[in-house]
Amino acid sequence: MNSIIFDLIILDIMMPGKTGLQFLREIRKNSRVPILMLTAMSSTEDRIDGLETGADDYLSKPFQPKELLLRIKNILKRNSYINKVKPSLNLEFGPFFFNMDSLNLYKNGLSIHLTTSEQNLLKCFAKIPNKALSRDDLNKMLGGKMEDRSIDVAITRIRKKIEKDQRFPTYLQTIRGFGWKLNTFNSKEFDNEA
Amino acid sequence: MNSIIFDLIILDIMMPGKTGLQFLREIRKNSRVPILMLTAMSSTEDRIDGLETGADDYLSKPFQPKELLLRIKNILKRNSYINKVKPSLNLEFGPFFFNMDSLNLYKNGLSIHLTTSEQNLLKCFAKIPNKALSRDDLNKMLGGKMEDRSIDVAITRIRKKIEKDQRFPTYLQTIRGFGWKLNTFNSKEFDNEA
DNA sequence: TCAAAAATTAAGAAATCTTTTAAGTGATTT
DNA sequence: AAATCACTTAAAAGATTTCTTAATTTTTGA
Repeated sequence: MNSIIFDLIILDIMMPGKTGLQFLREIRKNSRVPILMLTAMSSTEDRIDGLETGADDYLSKPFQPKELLLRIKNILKRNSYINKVKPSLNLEFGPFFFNMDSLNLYKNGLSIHLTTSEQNLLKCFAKIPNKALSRDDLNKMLGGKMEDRSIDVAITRIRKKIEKDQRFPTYLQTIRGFGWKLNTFNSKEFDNEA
Repeated sequence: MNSIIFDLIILDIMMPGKTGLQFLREIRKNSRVPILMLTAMSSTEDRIDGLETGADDYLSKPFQPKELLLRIKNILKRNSYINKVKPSLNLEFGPFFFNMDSLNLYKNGLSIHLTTSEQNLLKCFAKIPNKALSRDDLNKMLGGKMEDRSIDVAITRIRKKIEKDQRFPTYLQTIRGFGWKLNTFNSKEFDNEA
């Protein structure tokens, strides 16, 4: 709901007491996000505390900027499943975010369920955004499955999920006599409500 | 994956240029988290910029601490569906987090799919953690549905999802001759891997 | 205004997912 | 070692979700 995606968190413990560690624990309840702890204290005790609570690495102040960068690099490399994976092609339109690998759709960060045929259809449009595709185009792209009315119905269902008013589609628009296209522009006016 | 849940974000724009607004936009791509912007600038221009980009409110420095609190309160009240909802009872065990209202299970913040019977069963245990329940107890708690072997199979399936080695369950343990119990202790050794 | 195209709806078919049943394996206690 | 209890697996039955089809309504452009 209110979540934000981070690649890495640098947690600076300047607060007295255990507040920083508590915050760390709090984060770890819900997330595995890589965390680098920064602290003025350098006793081994604290170091172990930080690592055991779930920090990925630890750096005492003062430090060389170079060392900070080095450690960041190391953490990111360690969590390298993120890096190994080929960069996924995503499409953003308005408040929506469509991941072309997982075929997952998000609206303001919230996942929106799509059935497989909805996913496949949306992928066709996402591959060639802002270009109109005919029923035949879609049918071919989907390997001969899905024809005419089935496509119509799926379009309707997708619109119900992404359009503010499905009667006047902003994103998945009709090109009369030809087919449809997915608009990635003029998203501004819908940014916060759609 | 790497997401963290926030109730509210206070975004202090001390950076020159538009960096703060860019960050705000970046957040809004994925999240609806309430945001209060703090800034040294006080021109109306900037104010509008901030609100249009998606901040929930805006406060110019310097300000009275009281005013900050007041605005925070207002934002949270506005997003009040969060407050109206009765606080949900959750159960944490090891890296797991079970929400007793939604019956959703999370492992390190990642959702784990449960079927309804798995959810119901887990709820029974979560209601009375660390207490052993017999087949009859469970059957009664579930209103007469689910008996004997069905419960066994569901237990097996839950274990596949939450136990590191289902042969030696750490969380959903067998009490021979009686039933099972859900352990919320000795989760430490599994904290970062399970 | 009329005809064609597109959208919508509902119902049935198909596919997928979940639960139960049944049968067999493995473990523990006496 | 035998008996009981627990676990696992696979298949059948059941439930739910998704997709297609067909009929109807709405919209559009000539």
